[in-house]
Amino acid sequence: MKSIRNTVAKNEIHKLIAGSTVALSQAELQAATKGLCDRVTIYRILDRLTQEGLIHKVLNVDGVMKYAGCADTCKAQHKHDHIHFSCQKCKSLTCLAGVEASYRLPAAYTVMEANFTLSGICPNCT
Amino acid sequence: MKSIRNTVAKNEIHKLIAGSTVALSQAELQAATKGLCDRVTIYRILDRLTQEGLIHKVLNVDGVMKYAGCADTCKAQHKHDHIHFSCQKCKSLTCLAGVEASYRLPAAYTVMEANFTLSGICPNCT
DNA sequence: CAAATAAACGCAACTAAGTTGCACTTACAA
DNA sequence: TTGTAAGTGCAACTTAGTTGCGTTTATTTG
Repeated sequence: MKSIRNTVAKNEIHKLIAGSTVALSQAELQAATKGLCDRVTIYRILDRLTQEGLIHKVLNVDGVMKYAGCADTCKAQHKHDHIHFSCQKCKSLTCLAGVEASYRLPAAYTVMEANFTLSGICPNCT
Repeated sequence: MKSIRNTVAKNEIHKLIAGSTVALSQAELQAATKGLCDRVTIYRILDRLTQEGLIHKVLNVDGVMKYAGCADTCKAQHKHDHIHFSCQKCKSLTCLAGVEASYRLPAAYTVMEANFTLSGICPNCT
């Protein structure tokens, strides 16, 4: 039977992401864990956590993938339509959980995923 | 005095982007121009065209930058808040020029750029 | 029209993100 | 306690994008 194991590295990385107010990249996680495991392993752990629905991916404005914890509402209804904010000064990527974007699309399009990212200056940097 | 020149490669690439209904990547432009110029030159031309306000960048869902022509409205009021649609089947990235997203942000944030991308199935692929 | 010159170019080399294959290790179920 | 599939480390690879530098060329100016 196909199962998913709990490992030290996986728990550590999940804890880091869940405990962070901003989304983290693989590089940031690697720096934070300091040789806990190989960088390839981090990528694989991130893939697994995403599959399990514990975290979700957010593409940063510079094209680098970042990872953020899923709120409880995520698990209930699997939707990630909230807006993300990328600060040009401190480079942080934040999930604005409460803020949703509305739009009216021609019916011919079938939407499966949404990625809304604003960039500018965050409250901490003004 | 600092000036910008018109070159064969630049005109060709601008024409390709302006004449396309979908946004194009450096790789796609290189394939379309077939040895017209070096890939580094394409990157530099894209940078210049962006600076001149003739094209604008759109980050695709896979983290690769794509380029689309600017409509006349772009030049008048420099805003690129329209939604982009990335088709999971044909991999095309389209500017939905008419469709704008609305959102309500906490006042503490200063927005300087917006990147709204939906992905799913486009009209041609349904 | 010719010469000067700064913009544009080609090439090689580099960085950074992410992926793959394979042998080795380990969590955990039986 | 042990078998085994999930997880890991390492090396090598791909792809996007950047940088430095010597050469070419579009355009300006005399």
